[in-house]
Amino acid sequence: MSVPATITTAISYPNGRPHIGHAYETIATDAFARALRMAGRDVFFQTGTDEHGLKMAQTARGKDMEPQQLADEMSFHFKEMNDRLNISYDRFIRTSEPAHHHASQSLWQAMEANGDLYLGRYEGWYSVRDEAFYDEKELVDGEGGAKLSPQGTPVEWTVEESWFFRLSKYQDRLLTLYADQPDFIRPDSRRNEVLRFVEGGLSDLSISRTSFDWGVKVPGSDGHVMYVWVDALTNYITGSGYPDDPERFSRYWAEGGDITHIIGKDIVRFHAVYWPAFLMSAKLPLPKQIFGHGFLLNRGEKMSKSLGNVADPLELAERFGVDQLRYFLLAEVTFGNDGSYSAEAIVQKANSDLANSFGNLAQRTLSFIAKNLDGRLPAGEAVEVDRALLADVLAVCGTDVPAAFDTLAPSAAIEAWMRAVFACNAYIDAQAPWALRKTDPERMEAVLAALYVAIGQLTIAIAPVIPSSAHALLDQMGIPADARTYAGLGQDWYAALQASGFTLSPPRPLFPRLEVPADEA
RNA sequence: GGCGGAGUAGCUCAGCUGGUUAGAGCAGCGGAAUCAUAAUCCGCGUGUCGGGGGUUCAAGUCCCUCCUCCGCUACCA
Repeated sequence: MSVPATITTAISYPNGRPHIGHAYETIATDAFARALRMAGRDVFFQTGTDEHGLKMAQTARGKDMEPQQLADEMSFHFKEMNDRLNISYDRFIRTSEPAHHHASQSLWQAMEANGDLYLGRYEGWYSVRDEAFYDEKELVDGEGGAKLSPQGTPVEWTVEESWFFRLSKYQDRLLTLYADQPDFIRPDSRRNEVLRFVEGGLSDLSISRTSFDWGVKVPGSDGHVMYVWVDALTNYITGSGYPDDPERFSRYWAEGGDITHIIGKDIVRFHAVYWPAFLMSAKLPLPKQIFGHGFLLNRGEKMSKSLGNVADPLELAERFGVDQLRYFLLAEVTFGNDGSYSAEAIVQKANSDLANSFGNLAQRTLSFIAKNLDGRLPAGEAVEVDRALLADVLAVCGTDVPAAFDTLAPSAAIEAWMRAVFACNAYIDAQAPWALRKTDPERMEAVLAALYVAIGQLTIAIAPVIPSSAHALLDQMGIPADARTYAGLGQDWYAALQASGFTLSPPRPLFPRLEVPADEA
């Protein structure tokens, strides 16, 4: 009875190596996917690379390579990053895959069958860098009388025969969609922008190119390849089984299904306007939600190659730890807003939350049990304060945290979680089992037992954020796999574990205290 | 230019449809404790809630205006 859920990142354009922004989106989506699985959902989580288009072809030519060769090489870096960051994707899709070409062509033909495609002519000033046409009026003068796009990139006069998609026809249906499904676009600020854009009227969209051939061939129209966005957006349904696996497709891309696209705020329009219009045209189900997250800033500055402040996610993971990096990004940045990172901020957050508050709570409790009970799980009747603590922790871990993940608010999930961690530290200090050891060993055991349960629940609850550390601790604590869900964490796994005669071995600190690198202090 | 968002403690931010002495985390200061990764716990904030004006018995919370920052969009032909 597990309800399917499909969640995706945008596919990355691999004409350069992955940077921290790619890692951020993937990490966030991974946490959501893991939380969904822990809620008992049948999850399909897809990420991948978007490999077609003129920019890839040109980059390849500049390196004296075939586009496919460049795509193979660069895509590998993205996949490697995901693996290194412990991303639990079910499918890493590449748009150069034959299956994807086939899906894109099927979608094309479905739109064509609906009468939404027509052959026209596109001419104008084209910027390769922006992959966009501009009006004469929009151009600015560069040095030496050169024409430049409003973004300052070079443009050249281009005339192309082009296929067009009747986007204009879908204005009303899109507006109806946004009205009927207020959460279709989140956060609200992005929704408003899209609303205004669509209300302002839609022009038909040029969706094929003849100036290069690195792309998906337009069926029955020699010389045309699809506009990269048609092909790129299609990746979502390719992975869900379109068009040749109807059984799979009806599971992961069903009408009214739970389909979420996590994307950057810069590509909201493609996802919230073009994509649903394509799907409507092809008479296919629509996603449930498009979430446009913010950008990461380096110490408040926009990252750019020219500034040389583009962070390599693997280097950060290497220096601070994968889970520390994941935790920082999800805790510190309100999902949907821009966020800032720096070495000091990562170190400070990881130390105060993970090492000092949570890691130390586990360490002080478990090592106390290992030392004073020889690792035997404590027994003892819970009294009022113990029950109060456990009720508190359970409410946070079993209800608040999953609810926050459900609304794609990881920082809120972590905030709630930290409150429960604080409550446990306050509890252990107030109960002082180290004092009870001499005066009331029975009471001491009851306190330790409550803490053991609480720590187990806390660890399960935070697992989507810091999967590797969490599972290592759960293994250490002997907590069985079936307890590691949002429903299971509240079950009485403790009694069974105790009855099994499980013995706790002396623990080692989970999160080392990090130092601020001298060169960045 | 239009539309929208933001400007709250040193830092990062909560504050829903206006209502008791404006909150949290981090940092800082003081104390306690010593089981633990010198980690933890307790206590401590006279903040012009961007400036000004207004509505109201009452405004961070509504209205007007100005300043600053950001996003989307348009145009200057």
